[in-house]
Amino acid sequence: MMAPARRPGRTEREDAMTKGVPSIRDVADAAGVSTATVSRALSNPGVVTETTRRAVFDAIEQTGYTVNVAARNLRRRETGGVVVLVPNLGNAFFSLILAGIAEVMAEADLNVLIADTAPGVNDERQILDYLGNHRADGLIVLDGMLSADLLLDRGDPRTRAPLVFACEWVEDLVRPAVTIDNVAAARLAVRHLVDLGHRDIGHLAGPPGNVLTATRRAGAEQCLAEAGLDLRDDWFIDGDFSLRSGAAAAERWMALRHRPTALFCASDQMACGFIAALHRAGYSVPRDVSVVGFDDIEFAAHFVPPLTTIHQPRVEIGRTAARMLLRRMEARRMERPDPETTSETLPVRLVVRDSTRRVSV
Amino acid sequence: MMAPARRPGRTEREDAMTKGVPSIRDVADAAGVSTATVSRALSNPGVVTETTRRAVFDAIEQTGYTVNVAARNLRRRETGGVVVLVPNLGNAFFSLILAGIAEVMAEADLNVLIADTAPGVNDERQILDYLGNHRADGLIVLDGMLSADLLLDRGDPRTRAPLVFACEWVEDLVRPAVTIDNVAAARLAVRHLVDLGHRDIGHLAGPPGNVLTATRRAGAEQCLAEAGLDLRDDWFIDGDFSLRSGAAAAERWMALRHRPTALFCASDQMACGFIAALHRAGYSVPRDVSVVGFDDIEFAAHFVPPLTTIHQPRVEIGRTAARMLLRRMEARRMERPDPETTSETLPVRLVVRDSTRRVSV
DNA sequence: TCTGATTCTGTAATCGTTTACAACAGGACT
DNA sequence: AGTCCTGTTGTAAACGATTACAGAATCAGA
Repeated sequence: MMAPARRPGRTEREDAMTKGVPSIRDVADAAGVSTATVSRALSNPGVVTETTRRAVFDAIEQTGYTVNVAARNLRRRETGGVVVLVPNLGNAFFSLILAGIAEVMAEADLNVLIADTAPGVNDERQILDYLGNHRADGLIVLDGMLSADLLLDRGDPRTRAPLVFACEWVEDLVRPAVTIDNVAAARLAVRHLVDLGHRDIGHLAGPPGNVLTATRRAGAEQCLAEAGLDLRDDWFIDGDFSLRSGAAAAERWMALRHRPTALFCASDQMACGFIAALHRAGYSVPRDVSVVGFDDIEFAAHFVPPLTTIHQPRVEIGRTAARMLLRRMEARRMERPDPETTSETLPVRLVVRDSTRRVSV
Repeated sequence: MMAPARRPGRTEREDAMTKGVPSIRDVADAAGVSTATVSRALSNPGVVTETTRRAVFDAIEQTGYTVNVAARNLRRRETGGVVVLVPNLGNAFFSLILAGIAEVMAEADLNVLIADTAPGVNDERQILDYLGNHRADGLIVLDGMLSADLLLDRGDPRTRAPLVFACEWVEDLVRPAVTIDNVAAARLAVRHLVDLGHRDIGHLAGPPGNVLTATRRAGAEQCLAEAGLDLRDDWFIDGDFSLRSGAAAAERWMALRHRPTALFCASDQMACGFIAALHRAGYSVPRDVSVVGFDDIEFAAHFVPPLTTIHQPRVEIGRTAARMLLRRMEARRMERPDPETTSETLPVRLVVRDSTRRVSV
């Protein structure tokens, strides 16, 4: 061992060091081994001798070598990254989910690419580009409004990057998802209002067509029906999860002749927007109307009044989705059948704060 | 032209099509040209004949070819992406800045990698890995708390990826930055309070050591001094930009024997946390104390009461930083000297809402 | 017809890894 | 001594694009 083995092209390693980034070749020369051995010492340390390994790591230290990911990815036929499709980066709800994903992916040494699917910021071409499996080894989709066609029509099924949904999902597409039980969660929220004696309960829903909108509304209606309560059409208001749409809903509420005494909102942002707009018009929550939110974003605990809401474990949703995707990617690498088409449902809980109160008789 | 020029390895193009992703080779075969021509048709359409170009694009359409970015990046010696270092993904303030960056970068066909520098999610090794110029062609840093050493000690200056700061910056490091004039902005806020007749004005600051904390505090102190007002030490409270630290500040305020009648907060989140905590204790804003925030996040307009604050053009900050980085990257590619070490300052404005009021005499 | 310029295209080297395969050394066993 | 492992290393061929260079084709002008 320790044969000099000079690189044919360059005569001096010093020379190699002065220009450009050091490559595996430079490390090999410095350690007196072949590039293959360096590669092995890095990716599979068990197979090289203790002494060799030490020599290689010393050489790496000395040269300041870092692996060229483009070359590695090319050779390994993978990209070393996953992309996350987010409906709207501007929505604070997603930040902690992304944090959870980023945390797990960083452990696995995978890049996380975040793409906003909001119209305008990425057009369909861009999204398709991400889906073509040159950009990513896997995909986490947080946007249930993407068309199933878009998600399906991409390359050969065998070469297609695995996909998992989180939070939202696309109905027509059978793919594993990490979600909460939205129906049960909505029932929890409405049940709370019923228990407080409310009989006139409205619902501020998400955007039409969204799965969360549908499931949460269904849960609310079920619970209402069980309590033998009316489902008044004019008490169901369409929103879009945003603060602004909550404010718009307040206008609707105020215009009502017969107003519900309680409102279940499909997102905290809408609940806050609703409360703030009401407040500006001189109404007060929970005095004039009780409000339940959904998500338990940070602001919920720090609103005026603090918001009663459904807590979603956002970081954990992100982590779980990431781990699930990792398993599917691993299976594909090993050419094993997909380990799971089964989804995972995370528990939610009702957090009672001050935006709801017993109905005054 | 139109010579068959079969690929030596495979005999039938059909064969190539059935397995794996189509490569530039498959396109070349389908179009009856060489791979070089396909590459040229793609990256420099001007130099190939109209007919050839059409043949190539037809073949691309037909084969469903998409360029393998790993191969391209390896050959071009670039990565096709930029990374953004965010202090805390969980903080909603950054979402719109990221959206602005993503928008501009998408136009330039560059990936945006987002890395959270919060302790725990990415350790120093990870961050260094991003900085080594194998992961990214450029860097946008939103975190002013990173040590200058960390940012400096990476590889050869000539091969180092260009960096621009946005919002925050590191004092010791001479790098272009996209910022607002924090001193002037703070003066604007305090001036507003002074104009309303307040003479007892406190400041809820950011985390110690942060540049924003320092500059905003300096602006506040300047304005106070000009108005001939006391700068009481116990009216300056340390925070960390979060809702929680705003709530903590409320405890401090309530414990004060002599309380300021107005508080200038270095972030909207702290302002909201402060107001909410006060409200829970039976105090009311602006009745008991006027509050000015900073940032104008979405919630500011939808809080109870709507928050008087300093508006930051967040999307525009992101866009500007992205464009600036693009220029520096371009210059480096062309081996031109860096076009700018000069920073850019974006305008802010005071948005008066309902959390401040004229002091009652 | 010949020369030279111009335009287009093909050949082949190259980017920096990984990994199948072969080679080799050393030890255990017959 | 010969055979067969086992463990470690080197050789060289990929991976899929880009691009310097050279060659072919076309045309103008003499």
